[in-house]
Amino acid sequence: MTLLSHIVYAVGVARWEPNTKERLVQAALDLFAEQGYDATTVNEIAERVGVTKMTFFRHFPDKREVLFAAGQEVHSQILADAIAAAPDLATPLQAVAAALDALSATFTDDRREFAARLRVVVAGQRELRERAASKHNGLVEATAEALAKRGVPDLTATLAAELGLRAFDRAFAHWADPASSQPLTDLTRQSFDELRAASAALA
Amino acid sequence: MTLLSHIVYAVGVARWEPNTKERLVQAALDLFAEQGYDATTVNEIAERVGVTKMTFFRHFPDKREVLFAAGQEVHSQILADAIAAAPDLATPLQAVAAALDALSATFTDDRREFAARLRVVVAGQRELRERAASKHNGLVEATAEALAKRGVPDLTATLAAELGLRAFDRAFAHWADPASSQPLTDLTRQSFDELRAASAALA
DNA sequence: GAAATGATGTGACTCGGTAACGTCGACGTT
DNA sequence: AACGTCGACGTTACCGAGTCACATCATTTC
Repeated sequence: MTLLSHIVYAVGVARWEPNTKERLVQAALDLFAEQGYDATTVNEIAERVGVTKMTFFRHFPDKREVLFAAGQEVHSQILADAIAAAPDLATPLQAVAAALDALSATFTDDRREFAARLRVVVAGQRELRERAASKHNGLVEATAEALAKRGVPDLTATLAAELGLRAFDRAFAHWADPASSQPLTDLTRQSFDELRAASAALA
Repeated sequence: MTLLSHIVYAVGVARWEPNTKERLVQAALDLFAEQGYDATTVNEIAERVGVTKMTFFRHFPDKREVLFAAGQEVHSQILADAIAAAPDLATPLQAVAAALDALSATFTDDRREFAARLRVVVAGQRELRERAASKHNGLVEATAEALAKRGVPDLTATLAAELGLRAFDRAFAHWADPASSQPLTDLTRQSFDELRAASAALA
């Protein structure tokens, strides 16, 4: 980076504003909350950011992905890594508990408002709910795969992963609710314990 | 129906061929299998049936629904009814077992080839897989709701329903495979037993 | 300083999906 | 037998999502 470019950048005469992707996410969430998902066009989102439709689709494969692109792979990786890092003696459920801890810890309290708004928007739209469910399945699969690599039988791995992620989803819903103020890690542990108890009572 | 209309119908001078909806489903599945889901347009499907795009969308809310419209509500109802009809003494898992029996029994062997083709097409397309997962969730919810009406706690109901429908999905996959020739009811019972064992071993 | 790079814009296009309105045969009523 | 309703479909026109080929221009690299 040359001295000139530093100056130009600092003075704000850069050709485009930086952080386009994040600004698109913010604008999209705002507009979806204001007017609804269907009533908001990709053009509107792009224009609000001072950019065109094409640029939007260069950052996100489709309209709804603007709300999910951030999570999916990152969260999968966190879960898989935590499972792999669990002690050899850990049972499948213990490994899953560790993974849930790791994932929950990434949601610091400054993200709560964003999460809450996102939840409302997603809950109000079939297409977005489907995408959320798809993400859930993706995380279950990633977790189950990581368990399988530890030698856990497939069926067991899938059930343990599903149990864990259902616990996480429930905890996340509580966390995003302005009423409750506990950290997500605590909520997730509670929820996981409840689900394990219910599962044990099934048999 | 008058005598005249009988004659007209028999002679085939009716304004349009009957069974438009089913013929659309058949044409869609054929085309999807031939050229792929993305490569076939709604126009193609409609034209093959001798009808226009508009008519397609009068029968199905969107393109992918042509492969799912048949199932969803019907299957939900079958599951819910069977749960409701289970003896009062039945445990949640026993009620679910009865529901799976009822659902499996509706898939007679003459539907196997259709099911097999459908599975291949769905498996090859993200959009369709998502829709299938959404249907799965819908059936889980319907089953869990029916269990809750019997007084089963929500968490228990959801877990039992999820366990049951995972068993069904696995069994269905085997059933649709030309290699195995057992009736779906048997496969479902086997799969359900396996999953119950794995679930019990989790704790 | 020339060439490569990378982020963006432009314009045109396909296709999914919707809506207003028109057509015509089937059927019931009188 | 004439009439009016209704149901299933067609026609036309339109909007928005998503794609593509091509152009632009500041930054970076050699």
